[in-house]
Amino acid sequence: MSNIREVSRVAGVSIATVSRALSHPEKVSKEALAKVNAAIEKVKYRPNMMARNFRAVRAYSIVVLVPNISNLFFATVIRGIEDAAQQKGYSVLLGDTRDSIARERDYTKLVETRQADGILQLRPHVPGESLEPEADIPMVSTCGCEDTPYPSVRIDNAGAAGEIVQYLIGQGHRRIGVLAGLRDNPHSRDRLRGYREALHKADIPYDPDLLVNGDFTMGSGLMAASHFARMKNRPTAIFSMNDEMAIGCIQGLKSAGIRVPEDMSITGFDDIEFARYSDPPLTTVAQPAEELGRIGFNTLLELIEGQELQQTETVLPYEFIVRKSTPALS
Amino acid sequence: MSNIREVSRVAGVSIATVSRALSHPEKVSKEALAKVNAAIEKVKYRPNMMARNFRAVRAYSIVVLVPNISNLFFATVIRGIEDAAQQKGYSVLLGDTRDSIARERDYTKLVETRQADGILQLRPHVPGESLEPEADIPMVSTCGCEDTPYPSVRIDNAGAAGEIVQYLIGQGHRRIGVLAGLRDNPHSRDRLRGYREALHKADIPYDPDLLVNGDFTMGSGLMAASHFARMKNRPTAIFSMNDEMAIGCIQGLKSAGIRVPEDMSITGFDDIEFARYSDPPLTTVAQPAEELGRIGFNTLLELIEGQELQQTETVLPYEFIVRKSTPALS
DNA sequence: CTGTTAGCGCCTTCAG
DNA sequence: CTGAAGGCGCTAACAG
Repeated sequence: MSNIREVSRVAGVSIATVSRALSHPEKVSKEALAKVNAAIEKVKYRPNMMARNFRAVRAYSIVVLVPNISNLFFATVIRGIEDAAQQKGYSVLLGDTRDSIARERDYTKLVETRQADGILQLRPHVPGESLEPEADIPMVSTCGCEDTPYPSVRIDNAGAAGEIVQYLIGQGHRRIGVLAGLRDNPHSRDRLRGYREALHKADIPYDPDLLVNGDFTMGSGLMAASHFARMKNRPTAIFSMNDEMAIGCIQGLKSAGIRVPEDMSITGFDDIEFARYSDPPLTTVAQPAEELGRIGFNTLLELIEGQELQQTETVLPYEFIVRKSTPALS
Repeated sequence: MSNIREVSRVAGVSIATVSRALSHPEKVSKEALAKVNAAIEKVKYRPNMMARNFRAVRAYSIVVLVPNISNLFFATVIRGIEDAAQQKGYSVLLGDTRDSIARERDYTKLVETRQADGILQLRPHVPGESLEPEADIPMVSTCGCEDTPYPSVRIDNAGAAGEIVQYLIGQGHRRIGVLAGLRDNPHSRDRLRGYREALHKADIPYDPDLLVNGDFTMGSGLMAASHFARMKNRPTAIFSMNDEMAIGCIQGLKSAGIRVPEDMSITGFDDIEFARYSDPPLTTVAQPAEELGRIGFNTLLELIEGQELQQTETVLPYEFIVRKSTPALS
């Protein structure tokens, strides 16, 4: 708990010299430097970053707003964020909001009160839903959706969904169920558009009865399964909007006596690690989760440092992955 | 970006009065309070917490050191930490160390330089392995092991492991494989002791050939499966030291033509959400993950505030959960 | 109840 | 190359 003054005293130089020895060693004579370093060693001095940052008017930390950190996809995005942040000397403050706007607002205060320099938002932007981006708060959306009114990094959700559905059609399916997220969720919206476009291209009419809304949890996938199982005119394949719901759905279908994939194909979205360990392994779309985090952070950093952004919307490539949950329809 | 001085000017009172109006409103006259609040409103004043904390010599944040945030069990513990921290007005700095001691040390610096007030360590303590607890850094271990040389919150790993194995023995198994973590991992050590004690009680000799070391990932569970599958004298049940390895192992066994649980029973550890969605659903031990996080944080807070700890080791109850992966041996 | 004053630890001119 | 001095935004004595 020693401070710069104590170091200067022990070293027999001024405070300014100690400060310079730390920040601009080349501007200090060899002898002075040696004395300072010896003194630092002796009194176990560590500069107080709070004081330093306080002057710099920079906290060197950012807040990550995430609806649920127990969601594996989010956790992986956060790894990427954290990795990029550490490289740039920034810390990551975790804001697990549990889908509460009130909590989001609490975390926003950290920026307003200068405990953090900006916000990385993992929840997709919903127009009316408060916490509109404010001019003076640097904020970037990552793994979000189209029409985000502030800088964002994402994949082409509609395109990816379309590719999946097109593939299912190619495997011989005509009745394809959709396991979506909540009705107003932007990811649901974008991916549903991709689904409908793919059907349209194949001249398959859109049947709203085939749509079930979940909430991106395995539990909701399980519930959805019983719905599909009870249908008079069952789909032969299900396009689930994330892997967790797909996994829950598989269990539900199996326990209803429906074999997967023999009686019903199913696809996921995200490619979390469990996707390849489910039975059957899931055909899915891999989002570049860590990359979304890394690029999201770097974009936010540009914003914080007041640079001009080259692009306010970055769209990263996804990868379509075929596994055993979607054999050709015989 | 206005400061307290501007507020005092607009309100026509002194800086001290503004400060008091914020921290001790009861010590300020109604009229002054009203003027101050109006001025705050008018100039959109938000106190600069960096300055405030700087004086308070407290960062009001802690660092969570976690080997891998993409591990669902850890993610859940972190939820608990974050929840408790938010209630007490603390922020959580994420330290995903990716099993690197160097990274851990980097994060330790945040405390030394006063950007954080303490450390919550999720990695179990390994004696020689550097980053020994230092006297002046408040540090608490959560979800760790026995013999942690600083305050800790955990479950009785050996007891839980013993209970699982005892149950398997009760189901009729005599040859029980162990899918452990890395050899020197403290969790492996404690849980293996429980396994051996349970065997001993049932007069079953310990056979080291039945032990396979993984690294707590699904991938390592998959590898282990091929080992078990190739054994001349296969076990009839496998005690896996976490759910991920169990899930990976199940897939490996199945693809080797071994049916689970008909040909081989298997158990997990932790009760991550996927445990109930695996096929078959896993018999496992539920750790009170969020509670471990919450109590871990509160313990750390006591340490930070310099209170005397009532107990330096808190052992929380676990719950043994039977699912379909362990039918009675016929 | 209110205002004045003195720092917290550090960095950065500005003279020497 | 070095030292003295001022100030970042805020709080906490201390007088009035």
